Amino acid sequence: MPELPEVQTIVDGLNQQVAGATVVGVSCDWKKMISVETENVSPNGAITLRSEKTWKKFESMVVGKKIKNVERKGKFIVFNLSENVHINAHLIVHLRMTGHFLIITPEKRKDTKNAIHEKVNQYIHFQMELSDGRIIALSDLRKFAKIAIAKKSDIDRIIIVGQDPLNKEFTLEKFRKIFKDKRGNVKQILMDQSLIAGIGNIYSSEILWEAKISPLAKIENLDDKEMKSIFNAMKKVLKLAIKMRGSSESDYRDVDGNEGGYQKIHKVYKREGKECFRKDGGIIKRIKIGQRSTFYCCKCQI
DNA sequence: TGCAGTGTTGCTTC
DNA sequence: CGAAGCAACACTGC
Repeated sequence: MPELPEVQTIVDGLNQQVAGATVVGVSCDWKKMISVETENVSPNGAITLRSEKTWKKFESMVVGKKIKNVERKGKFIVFNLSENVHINAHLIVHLRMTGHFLIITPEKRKDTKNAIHEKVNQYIHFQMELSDGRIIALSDLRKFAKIAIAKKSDIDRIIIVGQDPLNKEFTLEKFRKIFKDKRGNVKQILMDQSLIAGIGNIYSSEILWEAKISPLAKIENLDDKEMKSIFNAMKKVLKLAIKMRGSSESDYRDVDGNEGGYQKIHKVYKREGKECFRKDGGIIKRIKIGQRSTFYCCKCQI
């Protein structure tokens, strides 16, 4: 569920609150989510940590390090860890479906009643304790989230993502170029992380409504004008969603445990059977594209 | 009550 | 080889 706007909101929160902090301990009760990336492994790179020995390796690469800063790459969150001044390890996290980070202060730890979203505590499967007593916790109901520790030389092998939609250098011209030789329906192509990174099921529907393009339209049939409206809609929708601190359909929370606000202004997502906000007499339809629910207005999206 | 459906990704199958 | 299906997991709602 966390797509670009949600991940960006989390990364901004982490940067504001924990950049510069030192990790003094890590714990995990679901070690399947952890991997250690080393230069010696091939071809997928990951060693799954099942033994205590490999967990110790992970621990040794994180504990005692300073969180220099936190970055977003597509839907990935990267904690840049440093010893002295040089960044020497990257903690890479993908939240998948239901993962989210929470920063738990010592006060909140004591105050169990008011602490966090009450149902969240039991889903915390990974924690990093900071020297000031705060905890960075990863809550994940479905346990799909992935955490990897990697050296700089391994990072590009793990994070393979395309253009960032909100990068100022990502122009309309580059956008057109990426799709020039691509085939297939536009919705699935917008969600292809190796082309453009960060758009998922919710925002692809929202962007295509904004652009007045059917999710079933074939990318190879779209003209320049239509490609331009998708490009503009993409930037507009994602920027506004970040401003609203993301969409909370179910589990998503920001690092302080608060819901986002964008779900309140979804134009099509989960609005099946309702009137189109364009007041064009259209009713929002729900279809399946590649096993995923897709929402669109049958009147204005052609 | 039980089973289909739920944001994502990646591996397997055809 | 590319597209489609399904598994990973736990909960909700019909």
